Amino acid sequence: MIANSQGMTIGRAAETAGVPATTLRYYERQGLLDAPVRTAAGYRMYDDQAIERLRFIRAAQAVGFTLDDIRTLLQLDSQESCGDVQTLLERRIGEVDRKMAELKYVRTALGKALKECKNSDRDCPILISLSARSRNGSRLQGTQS
Amino acid sequence: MIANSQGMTIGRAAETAGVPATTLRYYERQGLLDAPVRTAAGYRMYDDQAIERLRFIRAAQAVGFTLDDIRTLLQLDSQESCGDVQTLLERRIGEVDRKMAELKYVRTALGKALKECKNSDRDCPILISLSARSRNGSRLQGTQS
DNA sequence: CTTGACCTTATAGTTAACTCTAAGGTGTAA
DNA sequence: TTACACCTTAGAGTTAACTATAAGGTCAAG
Repeated sequence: MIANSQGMTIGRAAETAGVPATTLRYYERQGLLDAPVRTAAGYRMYDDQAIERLRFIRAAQAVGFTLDDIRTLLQLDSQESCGDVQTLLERRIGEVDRKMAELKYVRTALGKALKECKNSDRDCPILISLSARSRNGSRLQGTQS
Repeated sequence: MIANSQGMTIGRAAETAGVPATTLRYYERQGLLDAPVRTAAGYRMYDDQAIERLRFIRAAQAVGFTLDDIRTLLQLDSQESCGDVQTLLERRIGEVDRKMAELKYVRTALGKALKECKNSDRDCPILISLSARSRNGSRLQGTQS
């Protein structure tokens, strides 16, 4: 083992978080991860805090935030006044809630399709419920990024 | 008005769904929207069904599905056996549920940050809750496309 | 019968987020 | 001490999803 008190190497960290090591370097260049401490040989050493941040980044990204959005979120780091931070947080939470609603719409559409699929003896009626038939009772809200 | 019994022109359709008209043409080229009927002059005419499908696409996209994923979803259109369709649907629903969990994680992190922000008289403690402190109770799974 | 806001095509350019390549240093096990 | 799997950098290349450009046709209003 190279070091242990310091944390883990980029490879271990990457494996732990489920992303390629190259992506960690990329995130560092992009200002999403702090530059970690280095061993004498110049190896990056990551601690649990960094892993946690990485997971936050991936979770936020998985639900549609851009790295730019996420950078903003992470940079709330007390460099602005608390009032500004609150405003920003509230805007982001609004976005998250909107995404949640959209996710529910998609989930409902898929669940409905699956149920119909299971109930039908033949003649799989799937797309019908996704796009064709839908003029009856499927309200949904408009979307824009 | 150019036509009315047939539906609406690309501009109106785009406005209705809240996307640029160019994007509708792009989706058509990519096989996400069926080629619509044309007027004698060659204008595309969209009906409500097309708008509905467009909204499904945008909603699915907003929650992190790629156009490729969505094409697959939409092409379930009874060209495969019902069993295959069910398998595919179940996989997709699993994905949606995973995304939902990640969304909740992000939502919780932001909500917690906001609450702390509101409770603090000074010294905005935001990033701490987003990445530093977080070693207590926030499980979430790793993500990869 | 022209103006101007629409529509058409084909094709090139852009942006985000990686992902790879080349050229080399490090650490440990046999 | 030599393999071999790891790590380093700088910079080029890729992919998805648009987005813009050029060059032109259409339609209702004035």
